[in-house]
Amino acid sequence: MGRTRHDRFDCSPGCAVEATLSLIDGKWKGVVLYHLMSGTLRFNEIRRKLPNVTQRMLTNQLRELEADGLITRTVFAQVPPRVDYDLSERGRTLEPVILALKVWGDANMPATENAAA
Amino acid sequence: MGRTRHDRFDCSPGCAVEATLSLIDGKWKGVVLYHLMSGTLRFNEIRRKLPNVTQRMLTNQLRELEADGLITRTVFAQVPPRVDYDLSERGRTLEPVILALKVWGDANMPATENAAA
DNA sequence: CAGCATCCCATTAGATACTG
DNA sequence: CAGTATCTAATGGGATGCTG
Repeated sequence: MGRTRHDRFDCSPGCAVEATLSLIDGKWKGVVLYHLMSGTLRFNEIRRKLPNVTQRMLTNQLRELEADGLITRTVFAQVPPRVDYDLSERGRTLEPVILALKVWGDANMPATENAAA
Repeated sequence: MGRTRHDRFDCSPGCAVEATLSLIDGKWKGVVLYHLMSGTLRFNEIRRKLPNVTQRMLTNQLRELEADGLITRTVFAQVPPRVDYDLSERGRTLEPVILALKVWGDANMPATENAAA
């Protein structure tokens, strides 16, 4: 499966911006990373936090995040199966970035949440 | 034209993350914003900085950024035409976010740029 | 529970040609 | 110079059904 979008980094110094974006775009990666910042989550726990994601998409996004080394996937040989997802070390270094995105969104998105009262 | 991706914000608090991402993803928006942080640019100046973008895509991305209130578009009634693009005030508030993306990319993307020496 | 496989539609993005 | 228009290829993403 392709690296979502942003495949070609043919921009001069702004390159790094797109390079980072390429890891966290993809419709659900950002939120997944955000939720994992709070700790380990199992597949269906993540799913429950993202009401409109399909298993297929979630699986894809998780696999890509894993392939990019941002999360770890731990499979327990049990029945029923259990799979834990965590931020990897590399993923943890992204925390400031994710937070920056969240802070800005909270502060500057009028539609996201009524900041009234 | 559709809001690139990330249309449905149906995640609990992580919403804001996706909301912000929705404004800066779109394959070129991040870099465009980044380059505009250095000052006013005309259409072809931006194009030159993004060797692989097509006019169509660039126009789209610029229009979306404008619609989202992140950049301003100033048309000069001249022949030949001249159009200036600048970050808007709202766009300027995104600077820390864009910088966070760039800083992380520079530091953590092995392929992006050899950080040697 | 945590997936994988398949089918199919919608959107994105590239190429190319034309215009005020 | 700074676009617009059209046509098409590629990808993304939803729905559904099956499995260890």
